[in-house]
Amino acid sequence: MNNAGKRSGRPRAGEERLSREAILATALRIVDDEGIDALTMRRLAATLGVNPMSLYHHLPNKAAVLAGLAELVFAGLELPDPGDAVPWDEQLKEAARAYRNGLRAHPNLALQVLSDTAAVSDIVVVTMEPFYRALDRAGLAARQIFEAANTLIDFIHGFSLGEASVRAETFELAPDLLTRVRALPDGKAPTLSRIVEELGADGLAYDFDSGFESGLATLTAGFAAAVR
Amino acid sequence: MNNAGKRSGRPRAGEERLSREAILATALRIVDDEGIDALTMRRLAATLGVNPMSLYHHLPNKAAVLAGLAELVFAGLELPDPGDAVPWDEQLKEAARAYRNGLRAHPNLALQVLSDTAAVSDIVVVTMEPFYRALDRAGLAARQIFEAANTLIDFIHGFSLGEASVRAETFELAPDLLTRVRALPDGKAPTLSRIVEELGADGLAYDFDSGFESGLATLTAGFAAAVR
DNA sequence: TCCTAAATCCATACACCGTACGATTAGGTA
DNA sequence: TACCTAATCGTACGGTGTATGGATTTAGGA
Repeated sequence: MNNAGKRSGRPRAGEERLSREAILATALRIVDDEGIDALTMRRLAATLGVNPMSLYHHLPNKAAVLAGLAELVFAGLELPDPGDAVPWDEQLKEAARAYRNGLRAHPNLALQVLSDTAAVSDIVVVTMEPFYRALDRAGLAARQIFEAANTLIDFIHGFSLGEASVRAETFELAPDLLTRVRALPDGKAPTLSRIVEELGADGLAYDFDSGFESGLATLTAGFAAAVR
Repeated sequence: MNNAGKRSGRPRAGEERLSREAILATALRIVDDEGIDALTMRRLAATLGVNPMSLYHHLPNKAAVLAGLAELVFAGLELPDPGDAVPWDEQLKEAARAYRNGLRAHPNLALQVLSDTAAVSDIVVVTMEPFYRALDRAGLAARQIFEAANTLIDFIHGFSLGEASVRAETFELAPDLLTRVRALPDGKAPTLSRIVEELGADGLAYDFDSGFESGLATLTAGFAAAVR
């Protein structure tokens, strides 16, 4: 039973081949490279050069692997805080951009991450401080800060979900939208029709970056209005 | 081979047991009752009293079943349009509430629905007219209407995702948040700590309805600010 | 030094999954 | 009648997550 190189039994101290961290790191690579469906326990074990069942010594089941990945994504997320050097709304936007970018770093995990309640509420506690700081500087009351931060987070989540879903399928919005709106029965959507015709294919070209900025501008304006 | 009752081969006229619609309706019931994981082709077939392979005559594969469900959820969605009888912002809010409610009707499908690009862009074209109408009345330019509607949709999506995820796990935010924030090392999140202490457990009690309204208020205020 | 307990990994096996392939039966049309 | 097509079913294959239990090796105390 001399499986060349393979060793069985308890490893020497500090020589474990497997660890929760190593497993999760490899899982993250697989998901990033080949998508969430490519992540199976067998595949994961094979990539680590190990028997599938060995994984279960470090993680109770596959759900734990996925939860660990969500945790990992959030852990690699640090919101910058330019602090009082810039206006509060710029401070808020800067933190929001960083949050979006953190989610974008692993698009194949977006769905998993955003629907992982534990991970999300973790980040609310641990990482969102710059949000609260900025909203505090804006002059909002405690309750308002809390609600404003939630609103901002929900926007970023919704935006990121759309961004991740689309990236996974590479579609073209503009031309599609134009032809589809034109195909609608007359009077079905008059305002949309007018807008679409007014903008034309060029004007409709959607850009995620400017869409995100537009959302941030709306939200900060809305927060500012709540101060008065 | 006399499987009592079961018959093979083409059914007699008017005796078809299956149709795309019947399959999807049953699938929706399973998902609503027992969650998305309970939906398997075998389970679906069994519930319909049919051989698993029969499903494939009406739908090409399981992905098509899921896409069909997303489609179905959106199909049962009609945004009300109170029209010029109310201020534009109330018109917008009313449509947004209806959209949220439509998504809430099938929480176990939220993730599937929100990440189905085709279904989402369908609804943008077909059902969002009240959004565009209201934003038009507010006095926004074509491009602004387009962007504002997207921002609003992203917010609703993010909010609904959170709402659906939480409902699936029934958690308690408030007490948890209080103890967790207190457990943080000193100075780690000063603003959050201050807010949490100021609000107390009662003040922190989170209510989805008022959270949603708060978001709507912020967004409409933000849109209004863009007019000037 | 010896012995026991714990740690780590592995082999086997099971139930379930989606679905490819082909057979079976009835309707519709020529 | 003969044929084609629609709808359903039976069987089977490769893949999945993971329960169980055993093999091997080290750590640590007596």
